[in-house]
Amino acid sequence: MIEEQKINIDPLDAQTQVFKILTHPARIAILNILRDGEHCVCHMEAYLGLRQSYISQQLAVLREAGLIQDRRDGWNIFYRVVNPDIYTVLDAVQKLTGQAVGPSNPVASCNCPHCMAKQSSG
Amino acid sequence: MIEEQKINIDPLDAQTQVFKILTHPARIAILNILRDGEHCVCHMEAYLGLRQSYISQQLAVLREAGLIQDRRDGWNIFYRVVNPDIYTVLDAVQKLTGQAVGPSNPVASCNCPHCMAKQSSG
DNA sequence: TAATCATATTCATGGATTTGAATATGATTG
DNA sequence: CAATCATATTCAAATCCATGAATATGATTA
Repeated sequence: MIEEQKINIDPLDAQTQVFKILTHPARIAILNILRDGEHCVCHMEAYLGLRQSYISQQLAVLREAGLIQDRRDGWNIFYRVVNPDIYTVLDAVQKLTGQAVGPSNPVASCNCPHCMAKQSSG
Repeated sequence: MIEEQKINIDPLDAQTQVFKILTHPARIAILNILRDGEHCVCHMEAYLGLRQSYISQQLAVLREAGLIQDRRDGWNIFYRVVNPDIYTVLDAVQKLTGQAVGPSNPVASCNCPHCMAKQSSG
């Protein structure tokens, strides 16, 4: 009776995989940063106030899970979300918990082309 | 620069808490069983083919997280989902992964009043 | 090709999670 | 109150995960 597994739990693994990725404040914070398009690693560093290597670790997790993609532009590497459906998940949990997380440090910027452009024009 | 934590990661904890609960095939399977209303533990046992004490362990996790509630009716204890918003989260991930999980063993039944009623009437 | 820049990887350790096995609880019936 | 039923809890071992520290990579510039 115990050996006879009635339900095939395996199809759920793809789902638990995603949840596992999201079980991490820094990774959720990174995804939230990427809501408005691609950003470089140094930007996240300035924004989150976390060590570079630590952010890279979390980016690697997100990347290997297929949730984000990177693109090199000169010195910087820009990350973007692959499938915006991930935000449906995040939004659903925000609604469930009533814990919306606004932009934490909108003025933070780095020396990447994106931020430099914003600084000179704004 | 490293000591100065720019973002307050704490608000994200409520969200990661929920994700942590969902990082578990059996717990997701249980929640899916409860989609159509309350069910007793023996029903889940028959449905999932997992040991009773194991299911109780997972029910305890879900219960302590405030996601489900129990109600005793005679010998049986019936569980139900507290806030159906949890299914918005599950549905979002199902869409993201393309992994829909249908009813695995719809004929499974136990001796609880609910299942007995279905058997005699159907 | 050496220096520099942004970013990535590796590794070790402490801490958390999973899960099987055994046992406990508490309502119900006789 | 003893037996029985459905369900819950405890505990320990194995495994998994988070994170700091150190170091590596690989494009770019001089």
